[in-house]
Amino acid sequence: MTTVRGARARARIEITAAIKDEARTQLAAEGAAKLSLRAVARELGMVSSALYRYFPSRDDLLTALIVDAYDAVGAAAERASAEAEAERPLDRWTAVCRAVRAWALAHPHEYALIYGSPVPGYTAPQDTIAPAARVGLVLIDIVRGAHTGEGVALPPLPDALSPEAERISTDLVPDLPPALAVALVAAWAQLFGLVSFELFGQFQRVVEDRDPFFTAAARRLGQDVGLLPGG
Amino acid sequence: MTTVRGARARARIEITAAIKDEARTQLAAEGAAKLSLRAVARELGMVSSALYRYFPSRDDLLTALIVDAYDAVGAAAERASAEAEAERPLDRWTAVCRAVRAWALAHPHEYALIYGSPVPGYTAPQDTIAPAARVGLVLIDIVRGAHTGEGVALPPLPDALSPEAERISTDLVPDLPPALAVALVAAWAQLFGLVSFELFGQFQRVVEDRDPFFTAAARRLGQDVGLLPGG
DNA sequence: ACGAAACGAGAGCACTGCTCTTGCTTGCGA
DNA sequence: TCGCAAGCAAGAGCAGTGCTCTCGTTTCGT
Repeated sequence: MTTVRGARARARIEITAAIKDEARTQLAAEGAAKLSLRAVARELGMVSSALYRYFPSRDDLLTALIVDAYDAVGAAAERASAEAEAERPLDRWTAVCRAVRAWALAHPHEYALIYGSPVPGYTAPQDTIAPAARVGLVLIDIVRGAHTGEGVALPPLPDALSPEAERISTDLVPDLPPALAVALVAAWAQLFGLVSFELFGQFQRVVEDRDPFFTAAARRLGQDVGLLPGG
Repeated sequence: MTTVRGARARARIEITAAIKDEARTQLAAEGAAKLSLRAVARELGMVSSALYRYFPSRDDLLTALIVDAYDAVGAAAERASAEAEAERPLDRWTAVCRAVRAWALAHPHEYALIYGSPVPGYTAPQDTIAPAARVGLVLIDIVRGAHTGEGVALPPLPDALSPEAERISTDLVPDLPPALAVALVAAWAQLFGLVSFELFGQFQRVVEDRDPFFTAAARRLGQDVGLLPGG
């Protein structure tokens, strides 16, 4: 049997989920800094030491939440992409960007957990790298689907960038020209720059009506990666 | 006398500076999360309660460090802009972007403090808003200095964005066209998206040779705000 | 020269993450 | 079917945290 072994195993995954749920609740309420293992345990009616049977440390709990958060934004992006499948590539790109922003606004603390300052001197655990790539893959897919041979005139690559551009291209999108690969990675980072600035308060007293602003900026980003307004 | 009143006042500003210095050291070593008032006090040979004569709380100490950090990046950007004053606007823009990135790489924890996740539900103290604007002002200056009437063809503004574009323009750069103002704000946010992604590890296994990549992206950003490669 | 304000030291409170020990319960293998 | 190892919760405890309050001392303006 590959199914659950018994009552004990089932209980374990249920409790693990309950811990993550309660932790997520506290995260949403107070932020990552104030997430307290003892408070989680208290709320769940257990004693703090019992919690260490499920997560070896507070950081491991946080890592689990990080993975879940990456999966959540990734899923939101994938859903948006699927729903806009019939639309023109540039509209689809914009829809995905808007979905990412919407998820971020709905889950600010979880967003901060993954795109804010990571614990410094800390290298991302292996578990996080695959989920972290999901949004990027969605964007890649849209651009790849739209790339019809030699559509757009991309700015020429400076010589110093050529080797790196080749590397990025072969690693990520071997079927697209290197200049596009570079533009894509840059647009990906810039998208989260827009979201982060809005979420982290840098737009206070600068941008008031943020939805149209973001939409226009995201659309522009799409044009930067070769998606044409015409379709 | 408007000068220092006496030994006591002089001592106060010296001790305040010493506290900030030591705090900055700990920040650089371990990150904001592990910055401990008690450890700072210990290192300075005083008792923790004495420290509260200078900063009413840990958050106030952090706020002071935030202001200093904003001033530091701002100063770095201004310096770069001044040094590149003779160059073509696009090169000057790129130089400023590179200076921001260089400062961030040199002071990762301080960068994270200001452009990473701010304590959520938290609104920036009044003291931080002026220093926070410095980098943006430098960028504005370069673009304004380069704007010669009707140089570039900016993409048309969607209707939904027009009112907000007017607002941003009159607030920030009344002498430039609204479409340019919007592009400028977006480029500003996108610049920090690039820096943050590099610093926070999102480029791991994606971009290896980051200097030319960043330079090209920053240059592209400059073109997005109407700076021409030709000069 | 006096009194108020500023200051440093110390004790103490409530809280944190984490460890260790002590028993109870579960469930697998003999 | 039974026994024993593993899984588990509970409690006590340690070292550390931010912050408060009190108590003498020093400094400085009047």
